[in-house]
Amino acid sequence: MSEKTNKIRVRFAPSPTGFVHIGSLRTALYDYLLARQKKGSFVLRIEDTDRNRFVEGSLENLLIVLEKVNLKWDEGPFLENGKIIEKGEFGPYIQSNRLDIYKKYALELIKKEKAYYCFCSSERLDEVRRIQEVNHEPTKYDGFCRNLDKETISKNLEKKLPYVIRLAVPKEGTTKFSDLVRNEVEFENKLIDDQVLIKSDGFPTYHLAVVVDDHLMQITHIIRGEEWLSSTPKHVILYEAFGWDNPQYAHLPLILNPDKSKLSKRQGDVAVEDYLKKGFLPEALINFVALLGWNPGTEQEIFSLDELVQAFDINKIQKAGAVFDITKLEWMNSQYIKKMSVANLTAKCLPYLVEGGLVGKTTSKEEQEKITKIITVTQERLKKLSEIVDLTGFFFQQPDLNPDLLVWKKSDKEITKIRLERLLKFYDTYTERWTEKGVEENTLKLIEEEKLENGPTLWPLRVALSHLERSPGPFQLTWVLGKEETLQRIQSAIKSLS
RNA sequence: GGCCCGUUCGUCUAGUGGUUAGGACACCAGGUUUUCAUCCUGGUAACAGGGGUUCGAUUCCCCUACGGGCUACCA
Repeated sequence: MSEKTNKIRVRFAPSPTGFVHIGSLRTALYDYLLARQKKGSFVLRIEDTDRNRFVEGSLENLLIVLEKVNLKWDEGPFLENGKIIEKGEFGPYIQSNRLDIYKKYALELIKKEKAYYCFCSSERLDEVRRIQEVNHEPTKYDGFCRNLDKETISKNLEKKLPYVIRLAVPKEGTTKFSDLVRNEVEFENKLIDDQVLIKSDGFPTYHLAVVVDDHLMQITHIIRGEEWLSSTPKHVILYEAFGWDNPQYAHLPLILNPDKSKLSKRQGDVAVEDYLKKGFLPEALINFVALLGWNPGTEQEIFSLDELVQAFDINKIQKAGAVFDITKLEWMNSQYIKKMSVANLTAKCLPYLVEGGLVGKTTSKEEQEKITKIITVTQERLKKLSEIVDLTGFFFQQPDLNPDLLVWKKSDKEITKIRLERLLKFYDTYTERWTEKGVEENTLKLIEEEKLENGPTLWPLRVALSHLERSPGPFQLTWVLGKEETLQRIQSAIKSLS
């Protein structure tokens, strides 16, 4: 075993059962923040002791997602050239590669009489539970195998009867522990189940594996969801059975659906991948999730990762669950989008435009310029990247025009047509450079001089160029479209009026 | 059912034994504007209820209610 350090060591220990849950993202974030702030280590450990729930490819996916959101870990599995390799002196970091370790420690517990073999069939266990339920008793193992004599045990073992190893929980007294979020928590031992430590397939349960690994890996702080709070006494008992010191616990409040139940699929997306796919920026997602259940006590709401590292305080974690409010996430995401450079935003939007069939995989220089302009005039309207397709489709392909839409609310068809014809002629003979500001100033001057009025002139212009009820302003459109396209679109709008 | 945890605007939250209970999102109104969005200004809106303790409780204690989690050879 490595020498004991005083360094803070935290671990993120997900199960590779599919996607990365939003709640896991926050747990990983808090782990990361604590480790970085205290100059400690952030360990990634994979808890794959349930072979039935393992999903092919989910480990790779997990590593990719963590990388995308920029939470860098110091030890654990890493993806290099498509292959998973482990780094760090406390490995292996994938629990299925540590089976012999758990077995050894389980046997040690048996020797100390802190654990015992159990040969009960699942049928018997079901029956016991059924009776307990009928009698309104707490459902737990009845201790049938707890005092089996040595002879029976070795005979059963020889006969290769299937068995599990159970923790011998003290029958009296209480188990208490201190939690960084919830302070002192206490449980009565007689209500704690004789937890299975080693399953009949030889794999450890979470409870054994987590305790052994956290100890061996010298984890100092366990940050995890509140759903683990009621299993913690079992872990405390295990630490005591081994004669080890407990780490510090911090049980995070749950992230909730709008109806306050534990955040789940069904009521919206829970996978980090899904949010990323929709065009929520990793920085925004991190920022948002950081503030679910924690805040620094100041009025600052926008934080970079580094700022979070500075501001984080594990003692300020909230006790109550937090509803995941997608609307606020969208607002926050839009704040990040507004701060991006156009070049960066364009690069991020391009894949969506390609996927939406608006632009091809390869683009000419002219197309690129046009796309840049489109992004420029759309940036402030964007809440998430995926919206770019709906918001900008008309630049590429005009939807059908409803001629009535061309007419401003306080105008009529006749005037509309005259105004458009005037603009057509004006732009046709326009000789100055075709810039947004220039066209705007000159057009407004024309309107002023000829008393055309803004509403009856500019509304039809904008609709002629966009065919939409809502769109960027007319001079943003003339700028993006360029002179030729502008003339064409005005012309065809005039045609639709006759 | 049992055990555990929780409860400040609709949502995320700040806050204190004496505050006009603060901010943000959302919402509403006004301004800017040709539309929408942005932006600016303003507004509505909360201490779950009941008992204590106290000169005084949103704040401390108890009870109730409500919500949630756990109750597997899943994590």
